[in-house]
Amino acid sequence: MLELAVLGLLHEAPMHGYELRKRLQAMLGPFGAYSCGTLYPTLRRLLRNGLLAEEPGESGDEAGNRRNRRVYRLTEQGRDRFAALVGECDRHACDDAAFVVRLAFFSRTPPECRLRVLRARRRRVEQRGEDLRTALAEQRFDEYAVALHTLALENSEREIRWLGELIERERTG
Amino acid sequence: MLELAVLGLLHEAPMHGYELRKRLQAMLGPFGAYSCGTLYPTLRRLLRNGLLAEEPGESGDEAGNRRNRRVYRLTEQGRDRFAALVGECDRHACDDAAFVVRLAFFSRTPPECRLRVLRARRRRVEQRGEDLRTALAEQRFDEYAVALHTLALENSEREIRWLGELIERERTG
DNA sequence: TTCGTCATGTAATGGGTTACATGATTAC
DNA sequence: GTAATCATGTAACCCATTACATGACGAA
Repeated sequence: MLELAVLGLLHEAPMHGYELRKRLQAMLGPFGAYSCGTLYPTLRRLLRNGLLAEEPGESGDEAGNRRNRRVYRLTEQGRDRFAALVGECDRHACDDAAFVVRLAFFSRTPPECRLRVLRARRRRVEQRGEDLRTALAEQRFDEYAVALHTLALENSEREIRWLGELIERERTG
Repeated sequence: MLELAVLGLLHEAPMHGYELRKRLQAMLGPFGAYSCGTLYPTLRRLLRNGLLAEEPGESGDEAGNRRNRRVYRLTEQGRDRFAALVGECDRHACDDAAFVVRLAFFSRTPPECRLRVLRARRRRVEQRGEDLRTALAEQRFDEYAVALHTLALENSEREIRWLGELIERERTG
């Protein structure tokens, strides 16, 4: 999750950790609100694994920028990894949070990939909707459980329509 | 989360782990789908801490029930703990998953507690809605990010109305 | 000079997962 | 007898959090 988001953001331009954190939060709202204790170790790990590289500049006394920052950029390997991650369609990749992050970087995703991801998500939400419907029909819930399931079912149906529009827009260009 | 759900289910009747797991899944859908590796150690922990007790029966050769099950029941301490947990209103208690579980056990929650929880959740969702609105207004998002934020905003507004109805129903009885 | 925010990091902990192992019971 | 499901558990790991520590820099 965080890995995908970091690679996605660095796809545009090199950045340091703190800025990544703010951009993430602005871009993904609560889905992208990672704490320092998560972000920084992740960056070091990606660096170790060769997906990121550290920009050398910054410590020189060039125009005002000699803060003690570490500026990271994406390597070729990192670019490949991003391409692989963003196109995944397995169960995990269709979770709420994971799907949101994928969608946020859709403009850097090849079109056929986008369609696959959208359709996989739709199947997932449809399944959830069916489960909710049968639960409502079979179980004898109290009023609160009924209210809960009803809201969730409406949300599912709304998202399915929303996905349908996105898919249609993809297909017509 | 799981702790609350377990205490809530055992509030009704003693049960063994496997049954708890199925009931959880039926009751809470994906929110209650805990794996064995989570559930069983949690039960042992609650037992150690005195919130649960093991029913002695079951190993005797009474009417067909001599499986190697461990049947748990709620102790007084466990009852108190459940009452404390279910009424919590802090940040965590208003998370999607946590709120769903609380609501699922609302029939075992005192009325004034229910109102507090519902209102806290509404404040939380309202805040989220505002954040989404300002993000949509300020940021220059690509079409996918706009679609994402729009759906999330509509969901927030729907849930706020839904919460309003529940709150009204509570107040009028 | 002090305060806020920028900036990076560590340590302990939490709360869950997967994969695996084991064995009893039921249904065919 | 064999397969499915019931039933419990362990070990290793993952991804995140909180709380804390440190220090540079800019503005009041």
